[in-house]
Amino acid sequence: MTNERVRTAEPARGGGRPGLRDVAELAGVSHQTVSRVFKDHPRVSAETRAKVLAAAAQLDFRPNAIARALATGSSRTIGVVSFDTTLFGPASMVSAIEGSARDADYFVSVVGLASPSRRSVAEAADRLRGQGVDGIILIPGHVPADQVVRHLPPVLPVVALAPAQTVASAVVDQHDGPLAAVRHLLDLGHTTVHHAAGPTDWPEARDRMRGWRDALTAAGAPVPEPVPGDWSAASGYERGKALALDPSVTAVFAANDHIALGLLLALHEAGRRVPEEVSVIGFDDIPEAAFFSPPLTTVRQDFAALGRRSLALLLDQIGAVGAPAAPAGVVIPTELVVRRSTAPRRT
Amino acid sequence: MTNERVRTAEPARGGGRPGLRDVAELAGVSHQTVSRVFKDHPRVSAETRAKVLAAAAQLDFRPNAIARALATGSSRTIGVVSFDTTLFGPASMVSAIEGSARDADYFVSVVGLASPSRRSVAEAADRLRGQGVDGIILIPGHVPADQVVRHLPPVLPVVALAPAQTVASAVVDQHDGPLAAVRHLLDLGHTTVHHAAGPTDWPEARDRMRGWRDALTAAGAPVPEPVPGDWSAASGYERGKALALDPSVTAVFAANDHIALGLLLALHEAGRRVPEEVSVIGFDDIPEAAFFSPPLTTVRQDFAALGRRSLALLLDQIGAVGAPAAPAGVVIPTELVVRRSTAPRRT
DNA sequence: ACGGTATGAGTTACCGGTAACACTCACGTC
DNA sequence: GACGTGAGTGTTACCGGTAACTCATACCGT
Repeated sequence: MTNERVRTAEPARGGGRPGLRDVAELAGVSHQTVSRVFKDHPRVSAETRAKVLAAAAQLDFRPNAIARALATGSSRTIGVVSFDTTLFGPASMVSAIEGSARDADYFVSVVGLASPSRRSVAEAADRLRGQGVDGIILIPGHVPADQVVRHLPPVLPVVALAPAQTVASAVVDQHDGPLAAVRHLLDLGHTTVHHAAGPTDWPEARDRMRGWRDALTAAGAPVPEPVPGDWSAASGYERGKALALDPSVTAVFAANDHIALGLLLALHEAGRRVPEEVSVIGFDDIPEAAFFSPPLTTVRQDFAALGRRSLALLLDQIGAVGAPAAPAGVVIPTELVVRRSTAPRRT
Repeated sequence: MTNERVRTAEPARGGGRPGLRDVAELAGVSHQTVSRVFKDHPRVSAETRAKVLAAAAQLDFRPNAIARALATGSSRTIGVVSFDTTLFGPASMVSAIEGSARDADYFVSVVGLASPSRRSVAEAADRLRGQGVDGIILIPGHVPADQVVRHLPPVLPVVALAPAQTVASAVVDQHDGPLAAVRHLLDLGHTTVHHAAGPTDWPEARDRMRGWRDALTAAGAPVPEPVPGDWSAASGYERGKALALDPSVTAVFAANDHIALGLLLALHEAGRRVPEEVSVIGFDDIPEAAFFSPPLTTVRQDFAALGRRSLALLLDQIGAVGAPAAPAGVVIPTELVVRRSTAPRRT
């Protein structure tokens, strides 16, 4: 072994970053006083505070968040477990969560999912717990949040960005939006509206389908068989090819904008003009939607609001002292954005 | 004051989560031995290890990562400072970083930018430093990474996902891709290629423009004035409207796919067919690009590879003992993806 | 039989903060 | 003048791990 120990016999605490005690020594006070200054404790004289701050500045002292976390039991970090953060929805929510967290002086630790399974979500949450986060926000995709939460200690604050009974949750209204979308098409004179659905193991997909169906039945319109598929543009494209062959199809409600994009391409290739011959409506309002050909009429989900609200909910729980109140549920409304992919039915 | 102190006089350490010492007591060993078991220290007999693990399981003991971080000086957390994580590029990189980090048993703490300014990046990096991260990955947008790094302590491992001299960096080749794109169009018989550029204060935008220009001059083709704008589809749309009016425009290279999307819409609205009359080529290959109308020929950037490589670079630095080696630079190649928005020039 | 060494485990100190409590004054009150 | 009070500060212990060092024992070769 070569002697690689460089740790010289310094006058105590020489090498590393300065600590509370170094500042204290320099300022001629106790380390506790320095601690008080950095906690904004009221009972510190202005004079002392100034001395301490001067010493701290001179040493470029920065309080060690980890030591603080150990002593206080709070890491001021919240964990986010998310489904594919590459997608616009999750990415927007995570981004909004982080932004709000930053404003509240919290950090955000993100853990992605190895697979969209219950096990994977539970594992991710567990890792986060081990890391000492003060709370967790779940963006579980189609994994039922309630089941995941069962494996977590009940004292850990959790918010789900998905429907849930046993934990606080923030969700977008999945019923009124589809309703408005279908009504919009019906109002334009379409006798019915077809539905390119999302994967039926997703609650969102089921809710949107229900909204679509309710609007149709409420208007006494026939309810065509929904066309199943996944959330992708590729799936929308495949379904669009089939839909394009059916001349009776004049209006389609897609379960999200990506499906709508695929639809648009298939319709375009089949020579069926949008919106003149077929109206298409999406869901989400991704930033690109306004520049589809034609610009897509769609139902806007405010992902950012969702993220912000979920964080607020979580911080409430973290701040709450006593018994965990009944799980709060926030529902965010949607907004129909009419652009140019919908038009009156040609008579 | 009502007596809210519920802290009952328990047999020592009653309330909170079990610690090393609780496990030790139950297993009849010293706390250090328990620590050894959880560190996978080799010098623990199989028998003792089993006893400890049994006790730990019984107590549902989980080592406290914060205490460990304080003792070891390493939090096994890396920080990511990123430009708008709502965008596909940054989102993909962060996601890939997190995935790789997870495999290496690291956590990722993401901090977004309040504004895309040098100050903001430096502040974010500073916050992360205060939180005790083991290293930082910078996705600084157009903010020069080198300048940000100057304010950071030289011992902190940093990797920039942007061109940089003074720190390790991982970037996509921004020259060959545009070159290939333009060559592709020239090979199709176009006499020249117009360029809907990105914002010129971005290095990427400048490099892509340079690649475009180089390809043109190398082929002896005339170099039209590049059309400036930002990265958005809206900007692409505006420029597309102008380009559509000029019948001499038969091929356009857009600095990214969003611009191309806007271009496509404007061209479509002006009645100029793509690719029959005008070829359009993008950059990035966002997932939607394959379903644009028509599917977009574009230059693929492998954001995920970028993220993975940057993390590998960072872990190398964290693992490296002695002097910081010369900053490594990784360049990831691009790939031209030919779809249907490009076609031979009509003669 | 004896020193040398590897193995397995324990003891004590320490990481850098915070919390609880003790202490010293200055001040106001009766 | 004794005493209660509150502001400002210091002392000591503790959060839950790890590191360094110590120690007892077993095994080895000679």
